[in-house]
Amino acid sequence: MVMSGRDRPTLENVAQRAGVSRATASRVVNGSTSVAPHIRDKVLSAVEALGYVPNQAARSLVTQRTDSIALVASETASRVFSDDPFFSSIIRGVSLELEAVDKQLVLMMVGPSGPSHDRVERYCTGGHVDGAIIFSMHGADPLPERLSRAGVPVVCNGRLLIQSSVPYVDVDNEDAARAAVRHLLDTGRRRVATIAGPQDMSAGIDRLKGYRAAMQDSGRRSLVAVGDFTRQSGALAMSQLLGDDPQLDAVFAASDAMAEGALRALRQAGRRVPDDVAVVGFDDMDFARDTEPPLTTVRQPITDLGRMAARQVLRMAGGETIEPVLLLPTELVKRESA
Amino acid sequence: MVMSGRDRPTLENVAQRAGVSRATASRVVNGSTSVAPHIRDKVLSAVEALGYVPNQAARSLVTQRTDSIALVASETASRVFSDDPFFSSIIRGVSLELEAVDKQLVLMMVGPSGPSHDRVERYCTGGHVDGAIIFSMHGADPLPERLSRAGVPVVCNGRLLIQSSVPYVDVDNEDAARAAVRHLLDTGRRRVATIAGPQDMSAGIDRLKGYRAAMQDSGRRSLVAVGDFTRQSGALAMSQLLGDDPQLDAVFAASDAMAEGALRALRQAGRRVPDDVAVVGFDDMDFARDTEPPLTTVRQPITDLGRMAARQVLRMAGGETIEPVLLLPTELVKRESA
DNA sequence: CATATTGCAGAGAGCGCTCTCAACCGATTC
DNA sequence: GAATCGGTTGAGAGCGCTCTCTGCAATATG
Repeated sequence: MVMSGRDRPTLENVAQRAGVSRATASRVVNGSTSVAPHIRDKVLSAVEALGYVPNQAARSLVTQRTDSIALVASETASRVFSDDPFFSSIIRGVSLELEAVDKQLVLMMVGPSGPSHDRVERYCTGGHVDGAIIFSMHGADPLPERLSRAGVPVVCNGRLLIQSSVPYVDVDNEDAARAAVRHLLDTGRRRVATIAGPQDMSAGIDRLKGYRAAMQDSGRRSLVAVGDFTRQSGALAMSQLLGDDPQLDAVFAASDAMAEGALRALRQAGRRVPDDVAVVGFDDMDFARDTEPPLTTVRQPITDLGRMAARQVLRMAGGETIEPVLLLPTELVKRESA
Repeated sequence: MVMSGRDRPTLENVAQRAGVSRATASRVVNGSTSVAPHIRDKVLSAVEALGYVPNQAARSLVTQRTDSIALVASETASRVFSDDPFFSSIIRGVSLELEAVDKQLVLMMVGPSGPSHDRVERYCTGGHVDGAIIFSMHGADPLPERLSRAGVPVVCNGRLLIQSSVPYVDVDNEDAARAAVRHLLDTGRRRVATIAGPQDMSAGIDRLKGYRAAMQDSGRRSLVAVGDFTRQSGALAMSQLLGDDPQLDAVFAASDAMAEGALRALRQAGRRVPDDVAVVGFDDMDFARDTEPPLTTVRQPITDLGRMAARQVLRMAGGETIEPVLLLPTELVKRESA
């Protein structure tokens, strides 16, 4: 067992080599101003010479901070392991933000409640992290509220389904969906259907609500099929919709992946897009540019959502109080499918 | 600043409540056998009552272990943030394996060498993790070798480009590609082209090598275009190929994403698949089932690759010596595109 | 019955670091 | 010349935990 950690230099070593006390060495390492320049230099060159790296565990022990943030994701969330890079983008955003302040990202997958749920809860409340970002929650998951109540700074990515004081970062899904549907209506479409997302996730629920609102506004009947954000479910839903109303001339899909599935189903049913049926998606994933035809879709800034969540949780961990809701803007990107 | 950590119970508290010494409480918490049952129970109920969770920092300080493993990914790697869920699958695999032994996963993105590179190196060699899994390396990245030399247990995901003793987990890309191309040849295709992956990544290089070998074996000329594993690059490469040799009757793409791009380009060029041109991909991503036509492809067990990498690094961290190369099997999945 | 052996609990020494507090020192002021 | 005062540095007390070593019964052995 070759433990490299064994012979790592300690602050004590650095201090000795620089001919100062441990306290002073610590000051230099932590950038305190009140150290005489020539002493500072001596310490720094000792650090350099020995290749000293502070021991995080020792530091955490006294500061009571861990300098790491947990990113908790529902393993079952279709978005996490489905076709689209939603997950990756969120991670990238969080990662960028944490990196900037030299914090670590601890990733935790949580299965459908059970042991892994408890594990995450224990870990986070156990003081192993300075805060947690939770995303892709299904149903009325009690985790955010629990952690929050235990005093752990928590920020959710996406509105919570239960009444809760846990702050979150999201886009205005309802409003964005509404705008998308209105676009369809404004361009002369009469029978607009929707492929909704899972109804146990706020993104799914709110986008459907937006669709309903827009339809109601213009006095039209809703036509809904539910998917789970994946391509396959989108294709399936589209077929159902076509069966329910062969006359439909537009469809709003609550995710680009489902929209692509719909495009495929439409093609197989012999409908032309956008001539016979217009299609609008949601997300503006990379691939939306390359579908046939290119997809008109609602762009949401996924990476920024991650960044913001990180920034918020960092602020909470720093003792600030933050606004409970932070909504980022969306934009309807018009391409050829609608 | 509401520091929840402040009033967390310590082992001392547990010991006091159970009427035993700290040492004994520690034994119980760590599952030592040599504790009398009735004492054990007393301690456990104290733990329960107080909601005690061990302080990882304190524990690490003395054990010199951190119980966490770093997963390092090249942020620039196209596979990480491109259309396919490669990244997610690796993470899932690693995560599953670590969870089983209650270790944490610390995710680190590393940009194209520079500050973030140093940061990762410092962090890992600084004893903050018990080991590191590095994947999606571009070019001859020195990071794996450096960490390894510094005594950090390292396992790479994918063969390294430089001569190195760092162990890795991968599939036999060359062999798999060869088999795929041979399938094309065996089914009567004569002019087989390839869309290769990036030539600064082993997966890209080796798959091209396999293609070349198969072509050479049957005395045919190679026709190569290079992509970067993304859809777009696949479509672009396909157009080039079609320009280079309008007579080609098959193409082997080094990733499913590129294969899908190729399918699209082929369709736009008016070629029928598989009638005019046969297409074979690589990966067997979820979406390969849903392309038009469904994609014949080489399946590689991505999640298992992650699992294995985790398992290996854990073994190294445990002091075992492991086999330097671990290859997982691939399988040609025949669907309709070839 | 004395002694060796075993089984289990407690005492106590740190792990490497931060941070408070006291000490010191040259410089300024009365 | 004594008192005061910013500006620095050092000493030392832990942070919460593990682990070795010691101590002490209870049991087995000669």
